[in-house]
Amino acid sequence: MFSEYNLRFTRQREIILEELRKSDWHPTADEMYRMVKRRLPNISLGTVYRNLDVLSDCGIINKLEIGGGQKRFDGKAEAHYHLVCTRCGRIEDLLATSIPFGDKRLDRKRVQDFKITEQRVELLGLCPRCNNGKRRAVAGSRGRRPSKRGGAR
Amino acid sequence: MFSEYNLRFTRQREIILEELRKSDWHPTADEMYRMVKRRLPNISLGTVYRNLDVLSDCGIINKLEIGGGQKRFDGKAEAHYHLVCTRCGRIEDLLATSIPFGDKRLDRKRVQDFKITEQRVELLGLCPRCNNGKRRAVAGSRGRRPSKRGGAR
DNA sequence: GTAGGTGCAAAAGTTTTGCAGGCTG
DNA sequence: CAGCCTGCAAAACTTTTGCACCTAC
Repeated sequence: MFSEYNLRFTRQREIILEELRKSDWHPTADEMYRMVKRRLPNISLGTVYRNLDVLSDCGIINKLEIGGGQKRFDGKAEAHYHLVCTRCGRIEDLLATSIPFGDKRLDRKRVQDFKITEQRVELLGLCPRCNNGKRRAVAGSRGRRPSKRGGAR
Repeated sequence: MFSEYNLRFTRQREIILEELRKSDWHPTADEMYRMVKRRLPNISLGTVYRNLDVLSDCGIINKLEIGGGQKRFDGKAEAHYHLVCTRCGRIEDLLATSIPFGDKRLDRKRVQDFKITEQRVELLGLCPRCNNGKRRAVAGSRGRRPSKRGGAR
């Protein structure tokens, strides 16, 4: 499971992934820490951060950067469609196959229960400059973010 | 201009908005600070943060929460469609009217120059629970984020 | 004149990291 | 048994805030 990504199997890593997948919402790193701590009382917050990072770098989980100061995590790597409540912060998944635009193929029930005021669409990939460069995407992991902090100028 | 939102006109606010609109990319708060400081050497970082917050709360500008530890700001409030380079962090606007899916009405030139590896769609609004509550969206400002930090449980 | 805005500095909150020791493959 | 991983704690960063003073309306 982990080995195909050159990750070692550790109890911490296993349980972090398990708890994330078990949860029915999109926890922050710190919520994950509290969840996992119930089963592994000695785990450290740093380990949780490191694992969530590694797992999302490998595409096993997904890191959400929506609303609020903290990032949230999604155990399902494929679902990149979300309903976000701007009042309570709740984030619901939409089926990845449904395109929530254009009135057709809507996941109507879910979407219509929400009162939607804003849409955001981000297409991520490589810009022409980066794509033409000699460097290629690192094998075995999806494109990484720029430098850990800061990002582009 | 500002008065319709019950905001006072100050030189700081004016110049922050001016510099943001003048810029051809999506600066972080700290980049804004450096840009504005060239014209108002005494301005403080806190003022920049406060104004970017107020302006985006009013919907005059747009706060982007994409890739990286820092939020970025967009002088055009309407454009919620972006091309994001995962390598260099560059963020380009897409025309708000173009729907970058389904092969039609694409902003083809722009989109095809990018090598897109991932799509993110977020629909923001009020979930059923929040929408049914007695409280309504605050008049004169678009829905606010939950509490400043933390967000939902 | 007053409420809102500003500058400064400290505080708060989140995420990363150095290090010494432990465990997986 | 080498190298990855962990726990701990400190550091690094980003964003918010209290306070005293200032200024737009």
